[in-house]
Amino acid sequence: MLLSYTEENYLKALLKITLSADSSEVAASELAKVLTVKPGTANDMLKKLKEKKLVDFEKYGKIRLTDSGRISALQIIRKHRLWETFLCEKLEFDWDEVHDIAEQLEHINSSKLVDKLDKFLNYPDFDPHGDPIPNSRGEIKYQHKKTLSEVLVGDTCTMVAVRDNSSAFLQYVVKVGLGINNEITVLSRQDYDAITIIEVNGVKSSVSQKFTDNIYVVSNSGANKHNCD
Amino acid sequence: MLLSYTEENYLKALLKITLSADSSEVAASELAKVLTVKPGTANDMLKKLKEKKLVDFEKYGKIRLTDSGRISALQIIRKHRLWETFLCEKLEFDWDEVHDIAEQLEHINSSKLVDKLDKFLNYPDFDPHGDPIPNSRGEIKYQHKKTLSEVLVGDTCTMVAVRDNSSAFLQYVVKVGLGINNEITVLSRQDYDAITIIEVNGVKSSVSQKFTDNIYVVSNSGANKHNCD
DNA sequence: AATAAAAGTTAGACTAGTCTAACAAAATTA
DNA sequence: TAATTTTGTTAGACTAGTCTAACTTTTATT
Repeated sequence: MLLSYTEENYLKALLKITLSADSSEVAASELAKVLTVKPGTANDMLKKLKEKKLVDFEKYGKIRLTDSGRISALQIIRKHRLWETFLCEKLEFDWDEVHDIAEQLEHINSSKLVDKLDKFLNYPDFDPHGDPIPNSRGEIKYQHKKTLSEVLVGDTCTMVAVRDNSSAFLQYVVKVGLGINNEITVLSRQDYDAITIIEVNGVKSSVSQKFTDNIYVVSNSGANKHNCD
Repeated sequence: MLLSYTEENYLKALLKITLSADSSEVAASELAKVLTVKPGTANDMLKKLKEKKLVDFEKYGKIRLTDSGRISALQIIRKHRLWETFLCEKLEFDWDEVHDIAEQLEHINSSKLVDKLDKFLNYPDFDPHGDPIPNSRGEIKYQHKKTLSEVLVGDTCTMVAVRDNSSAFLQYVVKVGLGINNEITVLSRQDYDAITIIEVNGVKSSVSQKFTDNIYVVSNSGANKHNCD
């Protein structure tokens, strides 16, 4: 189905919300907040998307993507993440610069282009931020990841993704000497405010809960290091 | 200056027209025809572009790009042609498939992206159709080219570009065994209807005036084979 | 259960870009 | 030069996406 730029953004936002919370139902207010539009604006668009059978909801009820809405949204996220990968790997952009450009590129309409780009990048499973890239059938490789906040003091883990893709956060991550696939050891954690001291490549840093909440890791418990499924 | 998708298309069309005819003045009717909009629609947009000092014209008069309008238009054409080059050279698209995708990609807004793409492609001077790619300062490498129609019977020349970028024409060009940088010998030309027999890589073909009008070549007269300036 | 707060809906208005159709000016041609 | 055709302009209307502001429904609090 042919979707407008705006319709695509609504679908993408809905899928992102359902993926991060793990409920398939979304509140209209949350959607409006994510898209930074007024509730009434979102309401109009939701009616239109319902009309097109891309979402479903009752009056005053929660919203969920239909199967076809979900498929469309997955394709948009696929494009976004493939372009981010392209920008970092081929054009040598820093990982904090690619999001805004990919927001534009994700709306380019050509399935042949997406597939050729995928091939050119050698069918990557994850983007530069560690987010999974849906394949051409919309399938996603899941990682059994947790946040750095959940890692116990004394344990060592490997960073696999970030939860916040904002430039400000990503630059801070780099400043702490951290990147995807780096090993992190949690040296201590303050009871009162959860300030955590971590060690990365021999360098110690003191970081806030806000920071550790936004770093995804997998445990380094013995042999089975990471992503199954 | 921040331009809308539509404004960019108007500027690009104006520049394309002024480049192909070699006058810097464009009739509103021609612009409307190229953009396939109604005269009144073009008129509204022209007023807006005049307001923004991107074009200039008097009531009922011809339109010309201002310097800043021309600079914007050159950047759009630069992007279009760089993306076409990328699609052909890196993603292995055929030259007849890239135009429509590049029409979308040319509106992606990031000067850093354009420059990095340019570098990635090793600063190409010409796109897959032989059209010159403006550099980051908007400068164009001109070729002293002529159409195949102008080549005298018995002469040999080298194809450097096509004038018609339509998929239909490009596929026909391939079918005749022709491509950029191929040598063409004009074996004969009918006086009555200008049907021309050409030879390319030992293969003879009979082509119409419409065809030869749309092939750009440079003469193979002795040593100084082609593009100066 | 009553009230207050939060969330969702609706109506009316605005902008950008398009259209149609009536009109005005310029260019062509006879 | 007068008539005709072509070209350009204008006014009024439509659509998509947004807003504000009034209103309704649902949820939470007391």
